[in-house]
Amino acid sequence: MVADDIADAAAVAAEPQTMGTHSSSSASPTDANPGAPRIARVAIDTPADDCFDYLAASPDGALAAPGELVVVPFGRRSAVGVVVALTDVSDVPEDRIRPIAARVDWLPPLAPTWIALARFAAGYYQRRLGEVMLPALPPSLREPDTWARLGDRARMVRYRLRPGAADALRAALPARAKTVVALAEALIARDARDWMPLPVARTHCSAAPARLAEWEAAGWVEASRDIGPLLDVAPDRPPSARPALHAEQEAAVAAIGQATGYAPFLLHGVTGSGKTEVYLHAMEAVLAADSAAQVLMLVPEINLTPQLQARVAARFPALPLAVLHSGLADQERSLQWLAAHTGEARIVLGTRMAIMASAPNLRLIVVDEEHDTSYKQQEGLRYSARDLAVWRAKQLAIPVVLGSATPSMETWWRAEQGAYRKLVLRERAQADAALPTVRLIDLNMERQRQRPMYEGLSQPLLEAIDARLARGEQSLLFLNRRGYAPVLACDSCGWLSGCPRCSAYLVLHRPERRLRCHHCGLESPVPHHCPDCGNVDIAPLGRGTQRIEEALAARFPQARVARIDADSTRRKGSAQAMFDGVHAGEVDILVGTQMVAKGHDFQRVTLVGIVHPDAAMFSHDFRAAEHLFASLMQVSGRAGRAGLAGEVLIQTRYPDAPALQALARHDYDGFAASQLRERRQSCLPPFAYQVLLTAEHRELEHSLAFLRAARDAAIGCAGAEEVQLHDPVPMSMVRVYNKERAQMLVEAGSRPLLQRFVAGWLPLLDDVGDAGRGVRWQLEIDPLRI
DNA sequence: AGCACGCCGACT
DNA sequence: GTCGGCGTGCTC
Repeated sequence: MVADDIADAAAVAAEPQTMGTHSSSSASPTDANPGAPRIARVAIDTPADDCFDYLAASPDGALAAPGELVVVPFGRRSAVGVVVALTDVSDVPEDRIRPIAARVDWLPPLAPTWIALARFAAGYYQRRLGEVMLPALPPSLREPDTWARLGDRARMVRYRLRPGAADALRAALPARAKTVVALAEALIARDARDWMPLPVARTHCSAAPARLAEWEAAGWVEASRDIGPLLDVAPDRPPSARPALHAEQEAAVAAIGQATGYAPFLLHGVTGSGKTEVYLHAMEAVLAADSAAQVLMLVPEINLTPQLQARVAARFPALPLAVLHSGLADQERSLQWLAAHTGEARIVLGTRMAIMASAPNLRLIVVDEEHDTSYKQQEGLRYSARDLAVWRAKQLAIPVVLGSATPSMETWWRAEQGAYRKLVLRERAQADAALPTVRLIDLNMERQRQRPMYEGLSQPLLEAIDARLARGEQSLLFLNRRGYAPVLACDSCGWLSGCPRCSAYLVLHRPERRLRCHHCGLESPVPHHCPDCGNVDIAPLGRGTQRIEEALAARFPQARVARIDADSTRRKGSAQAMFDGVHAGEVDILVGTQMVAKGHDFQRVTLVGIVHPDAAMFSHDFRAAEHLFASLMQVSGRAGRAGLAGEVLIQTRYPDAPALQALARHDYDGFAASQLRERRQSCLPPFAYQVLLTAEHRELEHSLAFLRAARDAAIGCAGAEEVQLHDPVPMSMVRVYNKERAQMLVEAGSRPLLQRFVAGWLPLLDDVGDAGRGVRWQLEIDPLRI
């Protein structure tokens, strides 16, 4: 059985989209009809259809071109669209074709390769072309009202002296206006080819805009209104030192550097083995080889961008670096996007959204921590940025580097088969940093030996923290559960703090004195007595990071305890400040969720305590073990980095769990092999391909009924006999926000087969939807959590 | 998806 | 009499 990329699904997936009603999207010159009006095929963000035809002549007199952004009348409103193609023929009756209302005349058109990328994503993830294209554009470009403002910002006005105009300009200067004279002399002093940006002109003379406008009118200076430059560079700053690479890093960099055409790599290296240094060297080679080359680097999370941005900028001070993530203000994000689109940005660094960035000279893609689930968009178009990265690399015939200490099973299996070239970093980059020792604390034994836990913390863990405090080293406690306690319970009647809207408990947040639902956001004050029986003995059950923080502060009063989780870092910039505090040694014990596991190298942390990994043991998700292993491996990597021996202590009632055993042996390969064996036996990804149909309604029965109807509708579909439609079942978290949810899994042994089936099945679901009134449904390709 | 039109129930 | 419920149909 062969694990294929989504790249191998391209032919099948793209077919229905391009060959639908609009079959002549790439009209060849031979069938051009010279007398007919030019027609622009425009993609609009609507599920109604992929493209709509308009007269291409725009009110400004120009003909809209493929890749341009336009405003078109759409029904009774107007909409922004992307011109996908020009043609002379249309299936739509001539009298119904309306003209384009406006176009962005200052924006270079989106490249055909970008349109092809969007077309592939639309076909593969079963969405309309416009539903993929428009959300991929930055906010200020999706909104015609902000086009002008963005254009003004992006096209910085610059001036230069016209050749031979110096004397005329000098003669016209008012002798007493010193600043005006200074401005003129500065212009004259510059080489006639050297443009002076308006902000520079302003430093000479506050009235620069008015003066320059006059001089332009007089013909002494000329103005340029091209886009950019948008990004700051520091060409005089020397690049940061390039650390010497160890042999494995050298080999990896060389392999990537020697690659020609499409070349997918898996860079497999434990935390601290120097993957980032390999990325930077590989990027350097690509950027040096071609003065226009662009590289795209993806990171899983916003929190990781500031650090990495600083590191990349320090290494390439002379190269424009664009950053793309959802934390940027609309206009800023749009400017960064434009810098990538015009080719000005040589390096584009961003989160998953950056995979859809327009970058006309893309020569290398890096996906850091490729296994990270953040690469999968969880709403809207549910794409996998990592998978699209591989497709895009294949499309452009360039290398793509997927890096991870714990590759996803999908990626690992492809590497095992030789579809991806495996590059391995076994040693840690800092010569004195050994792998931490990992010890399992068997909580069953602890109980047998009558060594009581203290607030969920076992004796060995407490002793280990004590030892770190004595030595002035830091400890990191990992618990993937926010809040004080996951539920509040009544001692006498058994009442539990359930969410009225969800099948989940309200989590106690003690510092905020609130109960909160982590699923629907409902908040309520903490009750003083049981709402059912009035008993005042209601107690928090279980432990979250807040409670651990409190317990540690009580147990180690001399220690400085800090907590980093989504709650403690709500304010913008506070996460960075807290991390800085830890780095500066202002913290002795750090408690945190997943947030602390990623990216940050804590040089003085020598103990990592994993408080409660056991929740994952009960998950029905077949990927639970994989994800547990990856996240524990990642936190473990925080221990012992700068010549200090690291220790990882894992508290568990299941010391025999394969993920924990493998972790104790630092044995990713063995763990992956056993996972793949199980997956193969059970016909699960990467040995099968999945699509998940989910439905929600106020009543579960309606959701299930819709799914049953959907299953019945599949019977006549092409390829239905090749796929397996499982029974509709309630989702494990049935109720969220007063909606009861159910799902149906569809599987097949081959991606193209599944694609072909879904392409035929999806259109029928609209009619099924009519039967199940009020049912909201969604089809997810390659679902991550089932 | 929006956004209209259209055709029946409870309000000034 | 009309305000508004959401069923139905369309967008080049």
